[in-house]
Amino acid sequence: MTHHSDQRAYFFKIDTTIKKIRNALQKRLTDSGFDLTVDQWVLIDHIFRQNGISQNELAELTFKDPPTVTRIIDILQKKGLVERGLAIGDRRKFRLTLTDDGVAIYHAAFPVVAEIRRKGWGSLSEADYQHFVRIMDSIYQNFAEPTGKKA
Amino acid sequence: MTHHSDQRAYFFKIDTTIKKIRNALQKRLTDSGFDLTVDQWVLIDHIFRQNGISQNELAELTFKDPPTVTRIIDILQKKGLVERGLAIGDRRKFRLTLTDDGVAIYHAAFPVVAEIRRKGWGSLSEADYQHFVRIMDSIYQNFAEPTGKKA
DNA sequence: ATCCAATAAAAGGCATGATAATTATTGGTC
DNA sequence: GACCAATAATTATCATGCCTTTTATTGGAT
Repeated sequence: MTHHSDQRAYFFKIDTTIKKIRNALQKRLTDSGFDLTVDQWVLIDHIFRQNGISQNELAELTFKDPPTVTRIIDILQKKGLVERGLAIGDRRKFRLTLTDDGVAIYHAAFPVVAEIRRKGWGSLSEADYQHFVRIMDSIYQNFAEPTGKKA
Repeated sequence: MTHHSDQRAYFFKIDTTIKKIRNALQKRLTDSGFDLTVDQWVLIDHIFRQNGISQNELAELTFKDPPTVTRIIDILQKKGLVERGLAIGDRRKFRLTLTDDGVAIYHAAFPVVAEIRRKGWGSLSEADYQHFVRIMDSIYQNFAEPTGKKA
């Protein structure tokens, strides 16, 4: 039972780090004149890359809850950046697409987001990235339910 | 300009991992019969270890905002787990202490929290922990404001 | 003693995360 | 073709994160 130099702290460290990243990105977006939250950006980014996606699919991809997606889409729709089109063949679903304004915002905000991403990663190496992914995935998997039933 | 195998994903990965940890811990607390959220636990833990701490000090230590601490303390006070005592020499401050019930809850919940922590870290090594800390701290520091003025 | 900037906490507003309950629709089954 | 479990989305509720404004108090300057 090696007691990992205060291994207790990993939750806290991840929590403070993600807050820092969020705050930095939010500040950068706001300072650049974008009326967007980080999560609103995340949805715009996904809709751009998967035009016509439904809300539940979007929820699954972004690891958000359906109610959260509903609310954020409401806001984005009010801002005129996203449209809820009817899906063909299933009247329960919506086909989410970006409006022209939404596409414009996407292209304008992308470089800003990319810059913050680069700034955060800084001079960390490719090897660091592989460590990072391995450790995060490992923690995630350690909490994953044993999927007894496969399809 | 090595393009780090989709280095873009680190925000997303940290975000999903911390959500997973939070959800696992919350579920474990609830299933064990504790009427506590993760953040309420975090404050109880800190008050236990720093008896008499003030709300702002608590906010700083936990990286939460003062308004957030006010609200969580309100809840913990209503639950009878925390008391707001008057600080000596400064009537603006409160001296936060756990009630007897609060102390009992602390001792009862601690092993549960520790178990989840161990489960999450799993078989990751001490070397992994050092990589983890180095990478997280590095990202954090990359966003830290250059503190031009040192006291 | 008086005024004033700074501090501790609270209050109000908006956005998100999570859960539970509800509505509309779908696809099967009998 | 009526019944019913499953699905997509919404609504409601509570807790948290962050920001701004306000109140009470403090300590120092004049």
